[in-house]
Amino acid sequence: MDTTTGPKSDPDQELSRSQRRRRNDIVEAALKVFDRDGYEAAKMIDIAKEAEVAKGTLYLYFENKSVLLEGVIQTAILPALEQIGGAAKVHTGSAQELLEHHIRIIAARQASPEMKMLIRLMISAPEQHAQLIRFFHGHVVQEGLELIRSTLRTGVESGEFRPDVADMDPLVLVGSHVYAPVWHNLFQDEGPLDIDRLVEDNLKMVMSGLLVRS
Amino acid sequence: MDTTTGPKSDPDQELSRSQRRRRNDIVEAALKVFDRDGYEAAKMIDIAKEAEVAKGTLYLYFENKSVLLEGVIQTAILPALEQIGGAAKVHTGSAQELLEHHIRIIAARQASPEMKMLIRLMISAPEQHAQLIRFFHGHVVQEGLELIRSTLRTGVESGEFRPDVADMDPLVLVGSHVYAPVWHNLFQDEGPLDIDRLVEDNLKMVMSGLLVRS
Amino acid sequence: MDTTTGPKSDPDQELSRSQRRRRNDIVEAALKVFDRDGYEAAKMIDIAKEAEVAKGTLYLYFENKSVLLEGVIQTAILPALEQIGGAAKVHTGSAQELLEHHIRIIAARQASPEMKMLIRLMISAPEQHAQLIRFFHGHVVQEGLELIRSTLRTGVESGEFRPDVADMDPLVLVGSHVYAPVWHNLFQDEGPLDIDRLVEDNLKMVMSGLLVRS
Amino acid sequence: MDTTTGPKSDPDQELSRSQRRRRNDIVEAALKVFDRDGYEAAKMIDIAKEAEVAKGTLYLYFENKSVLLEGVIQTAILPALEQIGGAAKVHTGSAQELLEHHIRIIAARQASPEMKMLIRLMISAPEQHAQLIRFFHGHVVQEGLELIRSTLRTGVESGEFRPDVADMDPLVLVGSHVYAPVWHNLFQDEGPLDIDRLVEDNLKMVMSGLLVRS
DNA sequence: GATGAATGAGGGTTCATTCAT
DNA sequence: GATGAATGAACCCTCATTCAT
Repeated sequence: MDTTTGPKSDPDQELSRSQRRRRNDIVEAALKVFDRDGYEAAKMIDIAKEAEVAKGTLYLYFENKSVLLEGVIQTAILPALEQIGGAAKVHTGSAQELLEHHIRIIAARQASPEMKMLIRLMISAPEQHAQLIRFFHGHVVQEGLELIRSTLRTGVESGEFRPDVADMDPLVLVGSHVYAPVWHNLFQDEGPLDIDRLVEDNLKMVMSGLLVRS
Repeated sequence: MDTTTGPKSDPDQELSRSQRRRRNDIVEAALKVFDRDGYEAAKMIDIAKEAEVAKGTLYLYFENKSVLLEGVIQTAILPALEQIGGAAKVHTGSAQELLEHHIRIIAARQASPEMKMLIRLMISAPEQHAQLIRFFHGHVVQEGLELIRSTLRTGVESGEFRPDVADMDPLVLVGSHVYAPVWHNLFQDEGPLDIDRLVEDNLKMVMSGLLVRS
Repeated sequence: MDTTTGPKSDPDQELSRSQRRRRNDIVEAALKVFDRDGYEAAKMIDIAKEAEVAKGTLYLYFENKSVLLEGVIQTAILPALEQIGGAAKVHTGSAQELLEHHIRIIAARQASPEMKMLIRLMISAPEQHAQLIRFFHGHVVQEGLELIRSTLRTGVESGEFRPDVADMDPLVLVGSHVYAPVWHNLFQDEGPLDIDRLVEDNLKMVMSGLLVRS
Repeated sequence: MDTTTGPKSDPDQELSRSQRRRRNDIVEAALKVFDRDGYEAAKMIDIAKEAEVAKGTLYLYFENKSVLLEGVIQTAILPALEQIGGAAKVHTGSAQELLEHHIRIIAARQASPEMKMLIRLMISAPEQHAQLIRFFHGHVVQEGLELIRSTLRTGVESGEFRPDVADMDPLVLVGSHVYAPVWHNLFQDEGPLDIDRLVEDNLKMVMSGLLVRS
């Protein structure tokens, strides 16, 4: 006989439909409150109210505040980022086309509200999120940069790109895009970032630079 | 003028030499602790210990924790940023040289530890730092971008730059540099950012793009 | 009689066979957990798990935690004590033999695990167990002491015991035995109590004292 | 400059007069509340009110509830017990006199309110007080029993006591006295224990037993 | 001015109890 | 009847702030 108490007992699979919904409500409420107040200042009672459950209910689904944050990241943030990036691998074409594709993907990924919040959480309390940061660095940042890097090399090999760009730091190609979540966090009130225009301008510069051709 | 009240009464003028020193000790201690722990997690007692004063003394110089943070920003962070940027205005030369100069200045400014901390503080609690963010946006970000923008126009007018870069979003020219403080906050443990190489690669790309010239 | 209500309605009579079994499982589980953790620290969920029922089921049989404790005492503890003492009344013989018999009975009774637990529960929360304590005092302690007292008088009357022991406090005859449950609660880890030897030594002393006979 | 915060920083020596008084107030308040409610049920806020300080003040003097308990034991309970026992070592005389002296000392020690509370605390939560119990067993119980044991041997050697009492378990000589704190915890409402009479009766029995001398 | 002991509001967490299924 | 998810009162502890010395 299963006499375990709550949904916490089997964290991954065996939640009933209504429990999954409840868990999701909590995650979304937490996402909202963490996003609004930051992790430290966020109050469990506010998350509970936002999710329309009692305070104790939060602890049926998440061991404590820190685990709830992990849940938010695992359930709401990382999947959202991966979805965006999913298409990156199925493209073919010239190195220039490929590079353009990658840059567009990366820019789109950075523009998501999840990325905005992820950046905020990680910067707010890096010590407490060391694991998350390592994961993010390895699986989002480095992976994205590596995509650029390999495309640069492909382009050099194919003769499309100048030889000296083979070991260019990929960050210079996407710096303005990875900065987008920071902009969103800080300057949304001062005026939005025109992502599309940024992408086009970035591509223009990346491909041709600024100088007139002699 | 009333001189019977404490050092708080007139923040700029009426401090004795020793009071100014004391105030400075506190600001530096606060800078260190805010940087290490973040604003929310920073404890007043730790700042007091770091400054080698009693807890109550903090409140003789700063009304409360939030005001202390403002003091840190006004006293230690913003001046440091302006110092770096100070040289920006005294340059002459070709548009290309000028642009290179500005980019180098901006990159250097972003690399400073003060910028790292400023970004962290603002992102951690944007609501509480709305004023600061507005100031930062107006006097650091927009000013820097405007510098780039006007140089782009100058270069177009002088025929150095292609005509279509006149309206280019300046952020694409310095995105990887303004991202540096974020990188420092998050990924210092995973490996440093080679700022110098980033600048050179950035300049290379900015000027010439990646494509081989036909 | 109303039979629509649950098993709680009439604690003695109207339980089906399976309900009696269920009730017993709960009482035994509670006994174990109360004994292990103490009343305050004992968790209802642990008792439910131990009894292999759901938490809510506990409340079908016992109104609340306190009533459950009463149930444990009434159902499991007191009967066990009376069983041991049951034989006390059927003895005849010399006062010395009778006294020896009573002391052995009392010693055995005190050595039981139920007594250990009863003492712990009563001492942990005397205010909440005032009724139980009164019952225990009246029906176990005083009854036992009275048995000793009357035997002392019998022995004095019969000339077996010295006259001045007629109104001796009976506790001095069994103090080391009634202390046994305390010892078990506190010092079991430091080494067991040799009850049999204690009884023999006690009897030796009780009968003859320590002094050599002149 | 000493910028440490509170009196906790140097737990043993350097408390000012008023701090010592404050600490003592808290210990006494805690003693009272622990005694009244038991450790688990005792509330920090009640202790604070009893000591007429704010809740936070408790934590200036004691790290947490558990440490406060240790403080109560170290400061109020153990010294009280040792005071009573202090005289035990300075006695000389016949073995009989010595034994009587020791028994009186032990009886007096057990009768103290501190002992009552100590027993309650240890029995209520033995797992959490394992260290205290070991200390108590080693330094109070065994030491007391050893005193009896060695006196018995002395008496046997001197010919005062019968030879067969040399290995007698000392607990049988003082069982009714060490039971006293248990009695006080449980049965104070049902009638007090007449300690003096208990001691006299105990001595009478210990020396001469009950039987008439042939 | 400087100190640091004292304050007490506030937050995270636990767990006895309830009640819809 | 049986279940266990949900509830929310209660409690420990922290720490920004105050104020008597």
